[in-house]
Amino acid sequence: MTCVYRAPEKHPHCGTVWLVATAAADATREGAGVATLSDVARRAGVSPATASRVINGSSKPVTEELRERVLRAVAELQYVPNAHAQLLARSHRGAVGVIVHDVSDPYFAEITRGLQRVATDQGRLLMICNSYRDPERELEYVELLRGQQVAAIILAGSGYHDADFTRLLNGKLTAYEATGGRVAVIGRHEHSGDAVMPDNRGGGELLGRELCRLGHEHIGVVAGPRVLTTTTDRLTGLRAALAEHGRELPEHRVRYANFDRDGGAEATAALLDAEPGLTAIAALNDSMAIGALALLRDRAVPVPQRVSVFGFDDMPMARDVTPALTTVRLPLVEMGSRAMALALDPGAAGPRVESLPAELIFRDSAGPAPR
Amino acid sequence: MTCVYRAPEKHPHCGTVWLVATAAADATREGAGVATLSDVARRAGVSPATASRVINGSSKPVTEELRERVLRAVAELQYVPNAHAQLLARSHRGAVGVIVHDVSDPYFAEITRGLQRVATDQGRLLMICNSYRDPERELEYVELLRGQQVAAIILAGSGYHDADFTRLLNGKLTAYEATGGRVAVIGRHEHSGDAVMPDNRGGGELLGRELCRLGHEHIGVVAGPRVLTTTTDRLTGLRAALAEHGRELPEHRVRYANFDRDGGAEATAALLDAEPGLTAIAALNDSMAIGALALLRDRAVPVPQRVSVFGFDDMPMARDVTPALTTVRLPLVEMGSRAMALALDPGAAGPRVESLPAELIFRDSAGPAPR
DNA sequence: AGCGGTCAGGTAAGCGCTTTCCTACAAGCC
DNA sequence: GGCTTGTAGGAAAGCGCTTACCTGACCGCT
Repeated sequence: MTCVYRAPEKHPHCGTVWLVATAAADATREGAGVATLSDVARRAGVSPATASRVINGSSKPVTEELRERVLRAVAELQYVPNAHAQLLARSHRGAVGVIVHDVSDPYFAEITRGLQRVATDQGRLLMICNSYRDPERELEYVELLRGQQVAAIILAGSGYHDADFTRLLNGKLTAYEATGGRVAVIGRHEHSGDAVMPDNRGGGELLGRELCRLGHEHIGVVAGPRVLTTTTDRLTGLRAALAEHGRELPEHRVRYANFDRDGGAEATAALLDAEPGLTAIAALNDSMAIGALALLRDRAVPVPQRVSVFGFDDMPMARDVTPALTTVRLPLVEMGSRAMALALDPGAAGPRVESLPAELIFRDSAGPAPR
Repeated sequence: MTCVYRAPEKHPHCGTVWLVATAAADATREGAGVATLSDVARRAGVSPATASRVINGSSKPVTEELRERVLRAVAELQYVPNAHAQLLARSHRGAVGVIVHDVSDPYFAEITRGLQRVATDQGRLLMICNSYRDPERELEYVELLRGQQVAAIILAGSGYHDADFTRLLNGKLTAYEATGGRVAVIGRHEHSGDAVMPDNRGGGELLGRELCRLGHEHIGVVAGPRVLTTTTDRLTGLRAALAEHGRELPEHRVRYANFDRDGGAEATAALLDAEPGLTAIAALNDSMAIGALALLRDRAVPVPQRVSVFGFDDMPMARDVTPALTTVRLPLVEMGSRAMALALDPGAAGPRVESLPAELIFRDSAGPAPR
C-alpha cells in the first residue's frame, strides 16, 4: 500500500469504507490489458526489479536516469500496482478487520470514527463488516477477515446470550490468534482477550437512580432483544439501582423489541396499552427512545409533563429531537480508539480490559413524576 | 470469494464495510504459520490441485474418499484460503468500488443501502471510500480502487465546480475504462458515461413553488458549499420557480456554509442577524435544516408560526425532529440500486442517463407566511 | 598488475492459489 | 490380447509483485 497513494500525511483523517457482500462472487474475467509492472519495466528498458524499486521508493539506490525513465513509463501507462499481488508478495498483513452490527447505526458510526482515527494514524487499512445482529454472519465474517489476512479483528457491539455460539466464536478467534492474529472486543463478554467495556451496568444504575430521584414509581422499560448482553447488562444495572431505593421492576413492565426506532415505538405502545398509568419510559438505547417519543407525540401524551422519556448512548441525534433526550452517555469514539490501540499493540501477555464510565446527560425529555 | 463464505443465499442482505485508511501501511510481518493449501494437501495426502478442487467445489470430479480426506484436513487445520492469492490466481475482478463523501451521512447511507442491495444480489464485494468532500482524495481513491482490481467504480454525491479537477478525474476514469473497468456516477456531471441523476433542479423548483404558494416573500436560503454542483443545481431550480412568480432571490439572502447541522445553524444565524424579517428558511439539505431548527429553538422563534423551515433530501431523521421537517424527497435508495445496476450491466454502448424525480413532503415545519 | 570492496542493476525464487494439460489406470470393444 | 475411450488425479505454469542473491563494472589500494 505505498507509492500511488501519495502524500498521505496531508490527509491525516482520510478513510475508506469497503462494503463487502459475502455472496460468492463469481465474477467474470472482465477487462484484460491492464498494465503490469513488467510492462512498465519493458517500456523503461529496465528489469522489473528496478521498476519495483523505483515505484516503492525502496532503500536500494537507483540512478537518477533510470528512475526518471521508470516514472515516465508509469505515467504514460497510467500504471497502478495490483494491490493483491503486492500483498501476496509481501506476505504481510496490513489491514485490520472490524465486525459491527451496522455501521449506519449512529452508535457504531461513532465507535468506527474512533477506530478509524487510530488506524489511520498507524497507516492501517480498516475493513468493516456489518453483521446486522446475526451471530452466524459474525462467524462467517471472522473467516472472511482471516482470508483477507488482516492483522487484527475487532468485534464491536453487544454479544449474545448463546453458549453454543460463544464457544464456536471463541474457537475461531483462538485459532486466528494462534496464527499470530490479534483480537480485541468492544462491549462483549465472549472473548477472554483484550477488551474495552463500556459500563453498561453502571449506566443502568445511573438511570435507575435518576428515576428514583425524580420520584418515578411507575416505570416502563423499552428494551432491546433479550439475547443481547447489552440489553441485560443495562437492565441489571437499572434494577439494582431501583432495588437500592426499595423499588422493583416487574418483568411485565419490560418490553423487548428490536433495538431501533420502530422497536421503540412498538414496545412503548404495548407498555402504555397495558398500563396507562406509567410516568416514565426508560429506553435502553436512543433509537428506541426516539421511537418512544414519536409514539407519545402521536398519542398526544405530553413529555415530560405526563411521561418522562430516557434514552441510552447519547447519539448525536439525541439533542435534536423535541423534547431533547435525557440519556446516558457512553464515550463511543473513545471506545473505538482504545480498542484499536489495544489491537495494534502486541504489548502485554495477559488480557487487558479497559472499562469506560457512563455519564447521565439531563435534557428536556425527563422531569419529576406527576402526582 | 467462494468456499468458506458458506450459504450466502441464506443471508440475502449481508454486507460488509471496509474502511481503508490510505496512509502507507508499513505493516510488520506479523504471524507466520498460517495454514496454506499445500499444508492441507499434504495432510490429506493429495496434490494441491485436488485440494483446491474439493475446496472450491470445482466441476472436476473427485472421489468421495479423497474429498473427505481433504475436508477433514481443512477442518483440522482451520484452513481459510488466502483471498489475495485467490484473486491473483483467478485474475478476475470481483469487487465494485464506491466513492462517496461520507457514509455516515444519512444521505449516503441511504444510497449505499441501494448499492449494496444490488451488489449483494449479484454476489459482488463492495468497497466504499469516504472522500470527506476532498476532491484530491477522490482522485487518490480512484487509483486505490484501480489497484484493488475492482470491476466498476461508482462515484456518488455532488461534483465540484472546478475545471482542473474535472479534467483530471475524467482522465483517470477514462484510463480505467480503457482497461475494461466500468464507471457510473450518481448526481454528478463530471463523467460523460452512465449516470443516475436526482432531479436537484426540479426539487429546487418544487421548493420555490411551495414557498410562493404559502405566500412567503422574505426568504433566506441556507446553502452548502458553492463549489458543489448539488448546491448550485438546487439553488438554480429554486430561483427559477421564484422567478416564475415574479420574485427574486438576492444573493445576500443566500448563505453558504458546510453541508451539515452546524453549517445550517451558522448560516441561519447569519441570515436572521442580517434580516430579522425573514419568514422562511430554505435549507438545501436536511442536516442544515435541522441545524436551522435548533438555532430557531434556541432563539425561541416559533416554527412555523414566525418562520417556516424547509429541508431537502428527506433523510429518515426528518420526521423525528420537532416540528417535523417539510422537505424535498429524493429516492436515495433507488438511486443507489439503479447506479449499481448500470455499473454491473455492460449493456449499451452509449452513455445511459437516468433521471429520478424529486417530491415535496409536507410536514409541520412549514406554514403560510405570517402577515 | 592483482586484489578486495562498492554499488547499480539484473536474475530468479518465491508469495498461495487456480487451472491447463498430461499421465496412468480401468473399463469396454472387437 | 490389442485397441480406443473415459476418467481421476498430479505436475507445472502462471497470476503480478517483492527481494535475496548474484553479476559485472569501477574504484582505490598494495
